[in-house]
Amino acid sequence: MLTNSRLVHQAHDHGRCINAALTRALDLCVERKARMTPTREAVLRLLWQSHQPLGAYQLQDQLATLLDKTIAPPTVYRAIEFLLQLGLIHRIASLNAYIGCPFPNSDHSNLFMICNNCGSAAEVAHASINELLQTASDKANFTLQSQTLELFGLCPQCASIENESK
Amino acid sequence: MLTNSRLVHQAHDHGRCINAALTRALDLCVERKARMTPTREAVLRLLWQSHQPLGAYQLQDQLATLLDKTIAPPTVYRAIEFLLQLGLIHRIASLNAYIGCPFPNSDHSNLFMICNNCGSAAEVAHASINELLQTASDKANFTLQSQTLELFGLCPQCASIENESK
DNA sequence: ACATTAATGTTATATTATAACGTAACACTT
DNA sequence: AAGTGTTACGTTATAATATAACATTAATGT
Repeated sequence: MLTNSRLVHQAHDHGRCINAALTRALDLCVERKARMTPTREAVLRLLWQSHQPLGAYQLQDQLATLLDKTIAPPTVYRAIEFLLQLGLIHRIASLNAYIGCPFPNSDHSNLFMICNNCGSAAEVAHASINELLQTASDKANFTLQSQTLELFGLCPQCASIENESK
Repeated sequence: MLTNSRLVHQAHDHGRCINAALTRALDLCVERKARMTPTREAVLRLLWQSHQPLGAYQLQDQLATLLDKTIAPPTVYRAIEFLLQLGLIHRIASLNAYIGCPFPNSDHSNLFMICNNCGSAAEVAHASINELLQTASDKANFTLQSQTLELFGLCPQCASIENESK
């Protein structure tokens, strides 16, 4: 099982996350002959600033501040589109929000565990879940092509806080 | 495994689906002391007209035609909200669309298999998938509360058509 | 340098969803 | 039946998310 759930839910050297993500992104760009432009890089950085998914218009605001100029929605959505295509970020459908992908190279199905309290989202790639979903699809004669798997609940930190307060 | 996938993907007496859904809905309303008003009933019917999820504004159009008066968005969303709360319909997050629930009484996790070609959506309640998701959550110390599970691909009919044309 | 492609800027608008406030219908008590 | 509280609906406006269309600029290859 591949996951960043421990990392997400704990204090950690966050600069490293961002730098690692950026390095991976640059490598991927070279590989795919794609361009990592300032806007795209800024969006990627923002999506790694926290382990919480950000909406397009939150990104717009932050981007405008960061680059110190007005940014129109299409600019944001173009960067998002680009990063999605490279697999560097994911879209979380139930939140209309976007988040950096911790393991962009691996072929994986993105299952998210999203905290209802603090908003953090950890990604998990769980082989047996995927196998089971494949099996279930096969049984139904359904040709599986892609999937949206989003679990909502409480992250370890928020759960323990809730318990304390009882 | 509880599913309506065979039904969804085959020709069948559709009037029955609707009537059955309506009967269940009325029972549930009595049980919960909720009111099944004309608007709510119309929305429920529309969501059972096909096994394809409908967006709120598609519902608005069809509702306006059906009731022969102009319908404003809040009216639609209120009916949707009501039906969602009773568990009579589901929201499909990746499509921003709504669909009738085939087994509203059972306590289940709504996994959908959605056809990328014809748009049909079958619901599946699969105990072992739920168990596995619960186990995965436990391992991550994540307190699971709800889930969005949406599989995309080709339904049996559309898949076989694709194969023929090769 | 030039042509080509890729990326961005800009304006407008589509799509999905909700806030806020007023009115009407219903249901319960007396 | 009149009064009262609650629930549902009507109406207007607007918020939030996303994209279309077209002009401009920048980068890349020859």
